[in-house]
This record gives sequence, C-alpha cells and structure tokens, in this order.
Amino acid sequence: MPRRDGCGPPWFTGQLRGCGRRMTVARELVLDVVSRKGGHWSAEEVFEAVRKQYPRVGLVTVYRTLDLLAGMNVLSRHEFGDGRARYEMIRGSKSDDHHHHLVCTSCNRVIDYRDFIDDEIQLLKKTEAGLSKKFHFKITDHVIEFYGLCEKCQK
Amino acid sequence: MPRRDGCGPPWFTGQLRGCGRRMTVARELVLDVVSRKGGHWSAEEVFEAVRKQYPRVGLVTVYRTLDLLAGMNVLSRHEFGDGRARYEMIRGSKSDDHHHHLVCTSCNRVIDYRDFIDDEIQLLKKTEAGLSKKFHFKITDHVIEFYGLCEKCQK
DNA sequence: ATTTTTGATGAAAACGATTTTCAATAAGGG
DNA sequence: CCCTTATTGAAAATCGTTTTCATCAAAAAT
Repeated sequence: MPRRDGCGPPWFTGQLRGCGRRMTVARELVLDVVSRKGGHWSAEEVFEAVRKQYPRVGLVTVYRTLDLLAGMNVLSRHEFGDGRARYEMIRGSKSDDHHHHLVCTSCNRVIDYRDFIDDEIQLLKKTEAGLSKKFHFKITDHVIEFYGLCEKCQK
Repeated sequence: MPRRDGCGPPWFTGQLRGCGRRMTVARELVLDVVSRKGGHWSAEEVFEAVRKQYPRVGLVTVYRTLDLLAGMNVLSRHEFGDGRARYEMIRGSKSDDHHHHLVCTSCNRVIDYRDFIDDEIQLLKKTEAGLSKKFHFKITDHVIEFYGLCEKCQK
C-alpha cells in the first residue's frame, strides 16, 4: 500500500494510535467519503466511491473499516430493512447528534430529522418509565422511524 | 403429502381457495404453531416446531408459507436486527392490532405492548404532519421500538 | 537507515438467512 | 377417478457479511 505522509485528519490518526491501531490510506478514504458527502452509506456504496480514487481497495477492507469506525463511535451503523446495513457520520458527540429517520420504501433514501425530536424525546421518557415498570425491562435505546414515499417517488 | 379432510380453519381454507391456492398440511401446521402459541417466530423456530408433528416438512416450505401468510395479512413480518425475520399473528384487523415492541438485546425476546400507545399515536400524528410538510414525504408507516434487557437478562 | 514486530490488507473461502430451480407429488375441480 | 396445476423437498444459487491466511506495510526497535 502506497504511503502518504500526514494522511487523514490528525484527531482520527491520534485516536487510532491511542488504541494501538494504524492510519492507512483505505481508512482515510472511507472516512473521507462518508464524512464529506454525508448521508447513509452501505458498504457497497462506500466501496464504489473509494474504488474510484484507489482501485486496489477490497470490499472486505471497507467492511472492516466501517466496523472499526462504528466501534470508535465515529460512524453509527443502522439497518433500515432493505437487507443491508448503512453507516452515517456522527457529528459531535453521539448524544448531541441524536435524531430520527424518515425512510423511503421505494428508493431507500434516508432523511434525518432533528426538528420534531424534543416532543418525541419527552414522550419517550414517559413511555419508557411505564414500560420499565410494567415489564421490568431495562431500556437502553430506542428507534423511531417513519416509512413512506419521498418527494421524487410519489410521482 | 398425506391428505387430511377438512384440515385448517375454514376461514383460511376459504381465503386460500378464493385466490386459487390450496390448503395443505404444511400450511395448516405453520399457521397453527404461530397462532396457537403466539409471540414472534423466526422461520427456523417454526420449522423446528412443525417438524415435531410432521417430520418430512422442509425449511423451504416454511419460508414460503410464512411469506404467503404475511402477504395475506394473516401474519406480520418484522426484522428486529438480529439478522432474521420474525413473524407474528395479526389478531383482528391489521389496524386494530397496532402495537409497538420491546426487544431484549441479550436473548432477543420480543414483548408487545399496547398500553402506552394512545399518547404515542397522538404525538406521531403531529410529527407526521410536520415531517410530511417539511420533507414533502408521504408517510405510510412507522416503527417504534425500545431496546434493552428483559427481566431475566438483567441478572 | 535498517531491521523487526505486528497490525492491515486482498483474495478466496466460509457463513447464515433466504430464495430459486426443478423434478416429483398431491389438492381439488371436472 | 382423472387431470390440471399448485405445492413440495432437495440441492443449488444468492446476497450481505465475516473469516482465514499468506502477504504487505506502519510504527517500533535497533
């Protein structure tokens, strides 16, 4: 693999080094694609994008890198029911970046929304309390998603 | 396949006949397992259960039958993120049976809840309206799920 | 700068859930 | 009871993802 001095954002290189891992071109490019363009990426999509700049990359490395980045809380991984996982950049801290999703069942586009979340969170807290008590369940996470047709796919 | 006269609930046999399909032992048993015991069943679990009464059934047939039943709105199909789809009986009409889920991330048990839904639905309506307007999205469905540890798995 | 250590890589194979193919079987109308 | 055609089981194919393993390269040791 060709060497590129100073590749990748320093914070990321540092975070890798901190846990005994190494910065590589593949990792730089995967991070670059997902963070620069935003949105929800499948492994295959990331692979195609990275490939254009670095044709010898393998799909396997993309999978491994996405998994690594998700483990480091740099990306969040989510499955929306079309059979493949998608990864999205986490902006800021994981808790600050909380949002919910709108998923188009025709083209599989995913839209983040953050506007209506406050009321939702408030209600969720109440529901969580009720559920925890009734079912003796320790709730750690939740998912709210709306499914339907995006603007383009309605026509 | 051995023949059994009058097998299966008549409403189901009728519904099948109505669209040119046939009632079979496999179909009767799949329906019987999921409806009688309730809960959320994976194909493999249904297969094991049906097999006990009817050892020559194939896993493939179970998959096909579950798919058929879901298509007829007899079962609902859902994926909870453990890599396999689960099927649940729909009681009454699909809309009357609306409920949300509590999923244990340790043992994968799924609990239905219907108690706290009213407030949730009310909020969802408001959110839906806002989202539809902002993103020109035609919302047809939603998912609300809580993840955590069930009573047993907390210990 | 060179060597050494060890993490990262790509290719191919393995994987698990699900679907398809296809020849054999059986449901149910005639 | 026969005939048409839906249904079945077994095996193979698919799809997304993970594992294996020998090779390569990044960072550490020299």
